[in-house]
Amino acid sequence: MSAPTRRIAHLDMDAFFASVELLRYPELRGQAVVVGGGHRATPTVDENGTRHFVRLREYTGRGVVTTSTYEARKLGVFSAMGMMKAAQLAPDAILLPSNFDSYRHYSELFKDAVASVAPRIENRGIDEIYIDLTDVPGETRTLAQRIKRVVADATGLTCSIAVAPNKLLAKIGSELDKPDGLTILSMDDLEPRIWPLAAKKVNGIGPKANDRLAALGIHTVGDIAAADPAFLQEHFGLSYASWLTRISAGIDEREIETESVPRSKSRETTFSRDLHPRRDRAELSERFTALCMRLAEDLERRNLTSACISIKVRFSDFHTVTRDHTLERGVADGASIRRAATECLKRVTLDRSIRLLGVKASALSEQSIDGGAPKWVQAEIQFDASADIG
DNA sequence: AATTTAACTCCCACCTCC
DNA sequence: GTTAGGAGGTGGGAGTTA
Repeated sequence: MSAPTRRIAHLDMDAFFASVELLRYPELRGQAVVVGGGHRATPTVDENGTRHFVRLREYTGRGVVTTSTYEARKLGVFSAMGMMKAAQLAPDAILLPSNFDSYRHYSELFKDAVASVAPRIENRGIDEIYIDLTDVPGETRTLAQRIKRVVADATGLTCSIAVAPNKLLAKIGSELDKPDGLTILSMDDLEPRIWPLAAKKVNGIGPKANDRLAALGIHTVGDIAAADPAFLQEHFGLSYASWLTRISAGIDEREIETESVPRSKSRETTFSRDLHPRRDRAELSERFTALCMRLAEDLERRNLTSACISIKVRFSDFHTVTRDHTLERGVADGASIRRAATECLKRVTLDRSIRLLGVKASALSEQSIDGGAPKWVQAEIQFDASADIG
């Protein structure tokens, strides 16, 4: 007997960060609003209690757009776009700083609301989830409507949902009717509704793969389905080619993962101006230490230790290098992290200005109850003179 | 004894996603 | 003067081990 057709939903909150901001600033509803840019985008309140918002044209810096309202998207402003470029397209758009604590709060609210209808949920970041509706009683459309209702009641926000036989199709489907959408897809919809879509609509085909496909004359999902698997294998290797062929046939057997353990923790920062390894050595060292200390806090808060510390250095030309250092036993304190990260840094030639510095902890383990280094080692933090910027 | 080879791990760049 | 920050994953090359 074959397995019954599953009912997998994908739920995506509509312009999530921007919509949360509109709850706080309802007078901005209907306007082009862009979230991003840090504290300089904070609105001010004058003596009459009137709020004054920052316009995009007033922004200077290296940030990117985190998200934007649909009105701003109409002007061509999308997530991950450089802020300066966005300012050229929509100089009058309102700019707001991102407020992650608030987004996390609303994220919890909407996920709890969904869980009251269907408990088997997979987290995919702050604003989207997969939901397994297979064993939830009720008609598919009714269930989806009920979920949209409880989310709206709990948060005041709209979302878009698709229900399909698998994650692949559910994820594609939730984009088809945004915002406030409800889409139901079956395998019969593959040819008429999925094959005409651009290949890059598939979760897993990013800009690079899309360009390589386009160079071979493959533009849509249907083009992938029509391609000879042997031809795909020649250009993409067996593993990726097989995956492409399967997804183009709408096949995806991945299960809903209701729990996950963190694989890595990292902290990175882009400087407001590029820092030179020699001229700005003191500042670099200070920022480097701060990253290690913040990473240590993250690990300690979750009671994790790390046996592999990595660094990331991005130079002014955007060229990026990483280095790892594997440790004999897990660490979580700032001093040990900094020591390991310094070992990594010694292996990088530092002769150009640096744009970004990052520190990552992987090979994570749960800290034993009494294990780990005692608190006093933190006093040991010192600036190792042997490292270039240490 | 020297050489070949498969399997595994580590390191690193790169890709993708939100 | 594009290009954040945090995460997961893949695959090739180098080195090690059996």
